Amino acid sequence: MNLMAKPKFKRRKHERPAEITSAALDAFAENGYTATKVDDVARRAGVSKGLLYLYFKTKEDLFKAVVRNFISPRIDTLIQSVETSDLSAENFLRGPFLVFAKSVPKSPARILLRLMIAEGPKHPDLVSWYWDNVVSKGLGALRSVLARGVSDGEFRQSALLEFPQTLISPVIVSVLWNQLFERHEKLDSDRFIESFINEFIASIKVT
Amino acid sequence: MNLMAKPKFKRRKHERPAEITSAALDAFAENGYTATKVDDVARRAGVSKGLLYLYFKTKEDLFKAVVRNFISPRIDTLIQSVETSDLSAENFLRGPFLVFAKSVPKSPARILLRLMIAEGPKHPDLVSWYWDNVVSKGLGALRSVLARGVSDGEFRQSALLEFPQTLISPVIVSVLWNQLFERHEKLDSDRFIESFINEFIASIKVT
DNA sequence: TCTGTTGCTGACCGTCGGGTCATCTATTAC
DNA sequence: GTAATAGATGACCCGACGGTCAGCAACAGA
Repeated sequence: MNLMAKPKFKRRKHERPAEITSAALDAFAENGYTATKVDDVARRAGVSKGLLYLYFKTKEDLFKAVVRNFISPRIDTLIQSVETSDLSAENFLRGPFLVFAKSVPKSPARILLRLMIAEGPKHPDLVSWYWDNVVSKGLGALRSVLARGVSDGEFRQSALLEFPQTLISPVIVSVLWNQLFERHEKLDSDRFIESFINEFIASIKVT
Repeated sequence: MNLMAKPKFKRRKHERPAEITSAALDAFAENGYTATKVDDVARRAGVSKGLLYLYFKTKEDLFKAVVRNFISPRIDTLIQSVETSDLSAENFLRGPFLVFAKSVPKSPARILLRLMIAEGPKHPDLVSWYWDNVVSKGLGALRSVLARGVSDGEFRQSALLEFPQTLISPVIVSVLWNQLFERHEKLDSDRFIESFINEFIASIKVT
């Protein structure tokens, strides 16, 4: 018997979920949802498959936890900055919003964006959650910023104002483009997003 | 013996591939790639699984055939219209390009767009084919239209001209948005795309 | 040091679905 | 009419993977 024998495992009830979730994010990023084996996630987290099933009832459950974990914090930050900032609409878009927009393509959210598109239709309840907690909130925030711009006389009326989706288009396109075509022709997402938002503001601004 | 007995099957070597591909498109649209069973595709095509494997070596092979079949014709039409039309850059964007852009969200291409995003990373050779035959051609066409606009004095220099992706952003966003969130908040893709392109032109146009 | 608790393990099970192939039958050639 | 060809069938095979569970080992309390 080796006196220095290491224990086979530590009991770490508390940190397991986070470790597993983050291992899962890596695995999903590499292989997508279906092709990812639960066993592989467990190994990445340095844990047995059985333990994983102690914290997450099913693979789908794990997937949902991953999405919730890595998206919520980001969007909440943005929402809060809309509510608390006293910047003009234009300065809000050029400041906090632009920072947010540029950060997405570099964050884990970029992976989840693709996963949502890929897996969404098979997980309607996840889409609903995503809608309620992320998209409708974000859209609402943008709408209120744009509306304030109009009522303050900064922005003119424009059909585009009905479509706040416009503002996040370059983010979505950058993220997807680079995940698919980076090897063929990389898209400089910072510059793309910045030019796009500049032009957007220019085109709705009262001169 | 019934004299009117129908034969159990007809031999229809030539039409089988197309029938199978189109059944596969339907199936993929409903369930995505992985969740679609080859057996189900075969049944939809009114054919046995064995026969399907006579025309397509593997499921992946079938998937590739579907993508090739339904995307190529659309993009080729667009490319050709760039080459043959003698419209001004602006009128080209407002005419043939707008028609094309609006048609995508209503065509089977909308489904393939999602499938490419979902499955692309697992099928690099398919992405390469898609890049060569669809994206780089389309991008090239847009670049040449925009460049002509500049050299003819219609359009001013603008950072946006470096990113022809801008022009197809609303198409991509519409398509994905409605596939995910139609039940929550439908996006009117015709109006979105049209407003977007209007503003785009306005913002780069020499006045 | 003993004992109870519980976090944790990994061998195991059942099902599902991609892919095969021996066989059949519609069609063609003569 | 008959034989030869090749389109078409569907029962079957088998590896993979989600999910389970009986027991093991770390830790806490006394």
